[in-house]
Amino acid sequence: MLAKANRITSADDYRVIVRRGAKVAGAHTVSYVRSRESGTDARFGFIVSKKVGGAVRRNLVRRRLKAVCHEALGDGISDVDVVVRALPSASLADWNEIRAEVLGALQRRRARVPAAAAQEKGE
RNA sequence: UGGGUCGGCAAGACGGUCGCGUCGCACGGUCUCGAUCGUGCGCCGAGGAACGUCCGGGCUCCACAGGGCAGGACGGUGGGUAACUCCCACCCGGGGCAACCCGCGAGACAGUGCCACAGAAAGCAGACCGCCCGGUGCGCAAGCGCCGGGUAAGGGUGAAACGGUGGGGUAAGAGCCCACCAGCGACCGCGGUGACGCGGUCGGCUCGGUAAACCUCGUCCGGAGCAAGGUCAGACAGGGAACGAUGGGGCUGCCCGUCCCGUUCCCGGGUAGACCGCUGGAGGGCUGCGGCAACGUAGUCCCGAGAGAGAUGGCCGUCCAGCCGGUGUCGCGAAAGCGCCCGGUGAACAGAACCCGGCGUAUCAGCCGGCCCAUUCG
Repeated sequence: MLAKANRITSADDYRVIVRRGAKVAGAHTVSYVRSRESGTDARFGFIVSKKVGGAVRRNLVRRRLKAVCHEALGDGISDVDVVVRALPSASLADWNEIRAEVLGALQRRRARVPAAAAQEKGE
């Protein structure tokens, strides 16, 4: 699980991250990543629509995503906001699939985030 | 032993690892000095349906929560309850050998409407095939045709056809008359709080169904909802229009009644924070008492979610019950089978958001009990 400091809690933040963040699409999820000021904690948010399933299925998917992000936090990720949107197929995927997909997406962005940050400064 | 029927229980256990939320305590940081943030420890942390949001209440606000109309809901009787469309008991009707189950259970001489198909005819009388009588034509006759009349017993249709059976009666027939039966109405007696049941006497001899068609009768119902509502903090920018008391607005859609009065509407602009409400309640367990029961009551014991992008978890392992498969110079047994052993599986429906009482729906594999029927043995 994620502590309060590592969660995105406002609707405005969600809107900005989804619109302005870099997008990484996978088989079961779509991740949006946006860099923050250096030295800040990474924050995570999740969007699980009713298309994914009933309340129980949605809770399971969200909890798995939280667990993956917690793992990423342990690996030392920081300075980013991440919103993960679950697609309907996420309820059918098993733990390892989701874990590999989300961690992969975070790995790719981490390599490219410095470039994106530089680009933003240049604007 | 098999089949059926009704009800109840439970919604896996243990461990490893990484974590989360409320609250409490300790330590540390910040500051506006009692808040906030961080760390550590401790307690607690989803369901029988938390679900659907279909009923009923509590609670809150709408000034008071008044009367009538309209509208809606309900409908055997008696009881339970805060209340209900719920629950219990009973009655009536229907199904079943039975346990038991089912009924959206008021009213069809207040009125209006409808009754498909078939059938002559579907509601107030009428008569298709028939039956009978009279007249008449043809014919030796039997009989056939036509006209007038009497019938509804017989035929066939239908979910339903103006009672049924037997006898008398008649030209043929008919409750036309009689007996019994069914049904209707009135009265009386007995039992029951009552719905109603049982018995008796008499009457006229017989009347269709549909109210889940309108309708009639009786009972009940004000509206909106925790984003209710309240406290604090904070922000902004005003402008226009209408009516101004024979007016406007609120209280329920309308009327009455009543209350308030610089009120309402439109455009534009600003907030979308914190706290309270927020969980101990029509609460649950056990025992006694009252009651057929639902339930009530007394005593005693126990209460441990309260989030706010939303905690109660992710991953892994071992195992129980059960289920599936296998197999054994294994045990019991005549056999079927049961036990032991090995392998696999080991799970369903589903996630609190103000709180209760119901209803409805979903649910893998199970366990326990009452009753009924059939069969075998004694």
